[in-house]
Amino acid sequence: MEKIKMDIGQAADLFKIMGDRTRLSMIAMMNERECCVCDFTDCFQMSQPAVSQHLKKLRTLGLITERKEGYWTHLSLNKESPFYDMIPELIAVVPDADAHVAFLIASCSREDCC
Amino acid sequence: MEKIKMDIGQAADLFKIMGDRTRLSMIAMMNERECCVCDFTDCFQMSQPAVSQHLKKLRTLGLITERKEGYWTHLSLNKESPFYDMIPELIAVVPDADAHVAFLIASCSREDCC
DNA sequence: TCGTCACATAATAAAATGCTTATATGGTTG
DNA sequence: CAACCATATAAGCATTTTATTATGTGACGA
Repeated sequence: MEKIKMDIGQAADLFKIMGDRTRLSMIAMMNERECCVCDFTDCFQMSQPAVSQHLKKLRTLGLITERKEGYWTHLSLNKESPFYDMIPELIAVVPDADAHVAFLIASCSREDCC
Repeated sequence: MEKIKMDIGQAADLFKIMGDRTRLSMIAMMNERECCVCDFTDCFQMSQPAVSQHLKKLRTLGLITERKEGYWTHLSLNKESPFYDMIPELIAVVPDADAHVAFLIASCSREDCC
C-alpha cells in the first residue's frame, strides 16, 4: 500500500468540488451505491447537459469510474483515487446526509434501469 | 442545547468556503489556536486586502469571531456557529493537515503580536 | 494633534463557474 | 439501414470569484 501524498491545495480542490449542492449530493449518493447517469438527471432539477458537466468535473478530479452497459452508464467512486478514503469520512460529518441521500435515491424512479 | 438544523445546501456552502487553499489553511490554523490577522498576512503570499476579503467570507458565513486588542484583531472559530462542531472533524480528514498547520504557524514571525 | 499602524472597503479587471440551447456520438432496436 | 436512446460536447451568456491598487477608518503613541 502506497503512502497517500496530498498537500493542502489538493484537499482544497476536493472541498471545492464538494462545495456545490448538486455535486455533493451526487458524491453522497455514489458513496451509498453505484448510480446511473439517469439517476442524476432524474433527481436534480436541471438539464441533462448540466448534470453531464458536473460529472465531467468529478471525472477530471479522478473521483469516479464508469461502467457502460447497454444504453446506460453506471458511475462509482474511484477506488484508485487518493481521495477515495476521505469521502465517506467527509460525508459522515454532514448532519442528516443519510436522510438526504435516501430521499434522493427514492426519487430516482426509472424502472428500466438500475 | 438546540438541535442543529442543516440541509445539504448549507453543508455545500461550508465545503465551498473550505474549497480554497488560503481559507482552508486559515480555518485549520484557527482550529489550532486563536490567530491575529497579521498572522495571515505573514503566512500567505498575497496582499493584505486579499487576506481581508477571505476573512470577510468567513465572517459572512458566521464561521469566526473577533477580539480587538490595541492594534490587532484576533480571530477564532465561532463556537455559536452551526458549523463549529464539523470543522475539527473535517480538518482531521485532511492528510498531513497537522504538519501543514505547524509549518504555517511557524512562519508567522511577528514578535510584537500573538 | 498629527503621523503611523493594522485592518477594511471600494473600484476594477481577469478568470472561473454554472447554467442554457443546440448539436454530435455511439450503442441499440426494429 | 434508419430511427432512437442515453450521454457528451460546444457555444453562448450571466454571475461569481479572486486578485490588484487606491483609499478610508479608527486606535495608538510621540
